[in-house]
Amino acid sequence: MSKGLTSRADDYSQWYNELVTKADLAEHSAVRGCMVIKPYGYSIWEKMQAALDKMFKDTGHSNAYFPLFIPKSFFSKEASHVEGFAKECAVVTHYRLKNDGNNNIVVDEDAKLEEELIVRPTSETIIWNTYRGWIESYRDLPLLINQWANVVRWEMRTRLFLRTAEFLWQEGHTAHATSQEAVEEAERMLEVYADFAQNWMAVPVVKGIKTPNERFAGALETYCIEAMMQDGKALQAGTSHFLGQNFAKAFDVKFTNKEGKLDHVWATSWGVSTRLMGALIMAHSDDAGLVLPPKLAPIQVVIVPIYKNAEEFKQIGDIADALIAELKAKGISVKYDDRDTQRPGFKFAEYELKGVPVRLAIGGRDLQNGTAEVARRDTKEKMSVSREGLADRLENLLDEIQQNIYNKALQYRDEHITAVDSYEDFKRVLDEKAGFVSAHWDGTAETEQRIKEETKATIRCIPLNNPKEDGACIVTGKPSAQRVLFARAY
RNA sequence: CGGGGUGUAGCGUAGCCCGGUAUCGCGCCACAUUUGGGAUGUGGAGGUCGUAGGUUCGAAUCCUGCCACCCCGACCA
Repeated sequence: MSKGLTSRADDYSQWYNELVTKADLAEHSAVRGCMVIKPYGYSIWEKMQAALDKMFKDTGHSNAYFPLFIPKSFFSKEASHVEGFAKECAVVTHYRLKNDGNNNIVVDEDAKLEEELIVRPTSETIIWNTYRGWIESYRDLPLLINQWANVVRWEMRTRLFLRTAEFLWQEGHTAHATSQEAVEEAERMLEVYADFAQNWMAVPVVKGIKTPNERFAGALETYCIEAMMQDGKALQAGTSHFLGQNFAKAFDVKFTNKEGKLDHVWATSWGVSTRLMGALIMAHSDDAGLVLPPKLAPIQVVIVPIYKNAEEFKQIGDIADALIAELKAKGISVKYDDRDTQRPGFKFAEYELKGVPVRLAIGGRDLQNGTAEVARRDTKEKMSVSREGLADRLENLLDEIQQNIYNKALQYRDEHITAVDSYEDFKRVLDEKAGFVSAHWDGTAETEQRIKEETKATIRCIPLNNPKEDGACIVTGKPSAQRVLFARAY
């Protein structure tokens, strides 16, 4: 491990790249645009999965698994859907390789697939094609399914976690008897995502709906949660879609309602991906490394012994063992780093880089005084604490850290929502301050497009429960009934 | 996919213009001394110079293709 990290102020994007690799979260693979998620990074993802999965189950959903491959013909059944994804699909055309005689392995042209297969960029089509066979009556509804899977979107420009050609995610796909029920489902899952972001990731989010321009390909309404990173750029952290009857019609999924009439079902889909890892990293971390919220930290407490001889080492080990037992009983994950190959200072730096929320150092002085040194990652504060009741204090401290990093992120976010009333101010705020810019917009795609081309800012969302306020569009001066949130985004 | 840049030991690099088998730092291994914020000394190991061709007596160096990464655009979660 090399010393130091590029500072956020010097080069934010280099800071991010170095942090991801140096903290052992992920690295580039031999395959273009695809990353290897390393054990430490994956264990954070697993904690996210576990929390989300429980939330999905608690809201009545079940997991299932659908194929990686989608027949090309399925894909073209929903017009706007295919248009949205066509440009980034990986396609399987053959099913066999052969030796060309010169010891080169080549594609066997005789093994051409009759129908080409698309590697799923999302699974609506294969799932709705399947649902046709599962749904006959209103009694089969609602159908509430989630799948954890990998998907492929052939991106030209990739960044670890934020945008990779292959990524991991979950996609929920539900079917309902009425439009209203489907809308409620989409809104419910948006709440689940917001709850997860705020209470687990400690990342405050704005809940909103997307403009037609930014909507998911094939959706009637796209709900989203938008987070803000420390460089003032927005990051879409999760989406939930009301799909209307588009996919039901495309795949002919009908049910008999209570009145005995045949109708197409109403659909939703919703997803979050390993992109959340990027959000987590960029929302809290500092120039010394990762800062992880305790609820998602693979290691919540690390204990570093400081000793001068075998006798001290033994005594510290005994204290650590007792403490570990107490902490584990409270469900706190703890690691005792008794490596003799690294000095304490090195370990301190290493665990800071990896974002371990609480570090405990126990040395000779602590043996004398019955204390331990507690250092918290979020504020870098160190304090000498009596070992009496230490486990309880650490339990509280973890909660406090979780709350503190949320508050910090919330404060930053709130300080970076700026209301402007002229296009001039709009551009100035984007360039000088960044963050969300709250402004009036005439509601047209043309104006939205023009702003995007001229400033690189997009409408992140129209916040839910947005206060109505009469005003004039900052570009065209046309009347507007509410402000919307703009930002440059990841 | 367009423009620009980079690729030399695990990591960061010098050498490339002007061709002669590779420099330095960190890390790694061994031993010793160390241990309350990234230890020190001594000794040692580690290289198809991204990759495939070409030019040449000889290529890290010159030429061509390909691959990957970084930055900027278009696209996107």
